[in-house]
Amino acid sequence: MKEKSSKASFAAAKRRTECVCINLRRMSRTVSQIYDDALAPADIKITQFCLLRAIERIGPTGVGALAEDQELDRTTLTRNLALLEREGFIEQAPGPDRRTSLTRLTRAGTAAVARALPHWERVQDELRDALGDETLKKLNEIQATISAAAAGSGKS
Amino acid sequence: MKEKSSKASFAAAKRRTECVCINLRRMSRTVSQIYDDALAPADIKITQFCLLRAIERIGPTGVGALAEDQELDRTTLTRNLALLEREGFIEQAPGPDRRTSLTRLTRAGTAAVARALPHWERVQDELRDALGDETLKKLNEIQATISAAAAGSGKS
DNA sequence: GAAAATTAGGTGCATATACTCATATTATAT
DNA sequence: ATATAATATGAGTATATGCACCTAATTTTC
Repeated sequence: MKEKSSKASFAAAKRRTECVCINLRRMSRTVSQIYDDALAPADIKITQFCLLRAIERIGPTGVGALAEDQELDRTTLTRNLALLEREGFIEQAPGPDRRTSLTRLTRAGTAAVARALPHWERVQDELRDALGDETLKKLNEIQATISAAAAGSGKS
Repeated sequence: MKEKSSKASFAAAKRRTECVCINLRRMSRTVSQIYDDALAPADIKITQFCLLRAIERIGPTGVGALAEDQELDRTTLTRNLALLEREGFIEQAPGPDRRTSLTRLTRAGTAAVARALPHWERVQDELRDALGDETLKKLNEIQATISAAAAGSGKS
């Protein structure tokens, strides 16, 4: 159990801690596939499911506000919404402003969420079993910290 | 400090634990932008930097083996490599097999990694400061668990 | 040794993501 | 009232990602 040197141990520990970013990207990819597989019977992707749920939660909303809520680039959201509209899951209503139109769920959209929900709950529970409840909470905390840090430094 | 009921508390806790997948995707997006911003002076993206480093680490390799190492879809990797080749950072050498050609770094690729490395180390340290060393280790553990779980269930 | 199975890889298509630039609308300052 | 600033959004372009399908080369079977 002897160590070569404390310097070497430190270097080894640092090496084991790989790039945080690629680590997160890898987890994101892997877990996205797990969720997409689980939602496949409901014929919807996890990204779209969560986007529909967000719109359902916050009610009719403009693109900018929704993008801020999701911490997603506004122009990315525009294209994601276009797909959901093509599927008939959302529709545009006139907003308080001629610049803005409000996005809201259609009946088909509400139905799609309801249809996919049991599948989502199942895979979410499976992941909870695999990782542990504390780990899931920890992930939420880390996410909040990262968002706060990014919001603090980035925007003007 | 009274609770309405243990049932309600449980539901509230469950609600606070949002979709793990979207949580990870959000972190992945946010952190990727932090790293991309940090690497911008070196004119390279974090995805490409880490891919170059992986090739540097494991030496000349075929697409399939590299994809497995990165836990990245093989066809995704093909296109990511095409961009790096276009930039002159990697090149193809004949493999042991007429089906396979080995990818390796060029001098320009090695130089690009060296040029970006200090920027990467800086942002990595900043994130370590913001999140704490224990959290970074925890993230690595979670990543390993997720990969193991996905490998265990998915592949045949 | 030839047919069949396996292995290695690429292409077409689709979604997800973000940056830059352009446009239209509203609010503000004078 | 008008020029200007601020706001809200979309379109063009580019990278990242994965699935279904296809081709070529090698290995295995008989």
